[in-house]
Amino acid sequence: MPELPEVETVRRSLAEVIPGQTIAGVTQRAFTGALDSPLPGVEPATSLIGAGILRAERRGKYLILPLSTGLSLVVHLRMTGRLLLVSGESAPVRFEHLAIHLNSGRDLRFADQRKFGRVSLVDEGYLADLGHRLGPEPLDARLTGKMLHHRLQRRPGKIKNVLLDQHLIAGLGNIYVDEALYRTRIHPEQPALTLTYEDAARLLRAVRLILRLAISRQGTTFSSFENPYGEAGSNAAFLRAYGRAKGGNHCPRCGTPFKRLVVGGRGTTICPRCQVILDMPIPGPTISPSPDRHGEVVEGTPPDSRTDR
DNA sequence: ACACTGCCCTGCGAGC
DNA sequence: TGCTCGCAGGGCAGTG
Repeated sequence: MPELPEVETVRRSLAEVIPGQTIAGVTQRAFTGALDSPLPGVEPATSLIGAGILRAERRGKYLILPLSTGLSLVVHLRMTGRLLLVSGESAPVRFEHLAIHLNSGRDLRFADQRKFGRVSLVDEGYLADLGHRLGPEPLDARLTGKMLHHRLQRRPGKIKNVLLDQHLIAGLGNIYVDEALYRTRIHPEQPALTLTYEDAARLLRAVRLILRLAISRQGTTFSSFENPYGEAGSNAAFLRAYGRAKGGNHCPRCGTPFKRLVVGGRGTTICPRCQVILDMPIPGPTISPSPDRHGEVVEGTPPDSRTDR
């Protein structure tokens, strides 16, 4: 499932190759809905022809290709979408819906088993609106633990659902949210507004660590993710929690079997011993110590070392 | 403004 | 071997 690290992996590969190239043609296959445009009167397949590709950018899980025409191609891979760079003479890949022929003789192919992904031709206004709707980039240094804490304080919902909300923070999906909550020993159903400043700061540090490592490993290939050259990412072998409830895997910290929950309709993996829902902190100037959840980057710390309330 | 649910979509693995 | 069925989940619309 392409999340921020996977989209960033695709972006980096494309950024090496496609800027400066011109779109010579477009071939749509049976599922023509893969290429669309919200702009009235714009037929994307014909509008693309002759356009130069200026850059390869990313915002959250969206890949953005600004064009010389002033419009931009916005790609969302959703669950199973893939963008591939192949020779223009290659046969269609499996589940291919769209081929963008470049003047170099290469093709940018869009394939998607589940037809969830989209390639959209949009204008500046749409792009600005998208940027406005999405929350800050988790790897942007301007986002601080204090800001995240402030945002969480207005959210009574479960922390996992809130982290998946792209308006709060952009780019996180099911895999990396489970990993970050496991690392910080925060239960996915903990109400977001009960997290302390320390919790929020630790969570942000864990998210950044996990995302950076995943990017360095070219993303997580759990089922179908591939970079534009058809190569799998290597991060799946390093996941500690996500998907490990199956097969009787145990928490590497405390040896407790992982447990599968459904939170917000998403399959969720937790260690039922390390990740426990804590009571609401007592509001006001009471000098009760906030629960110390430990975790974070420290490995091998038994949960018994937690400071009980 | 926010939470929650259902929808889209189809290959795959489990179970019989 | 071959069938059925449920699972995977990001974003969005609709509802409360």
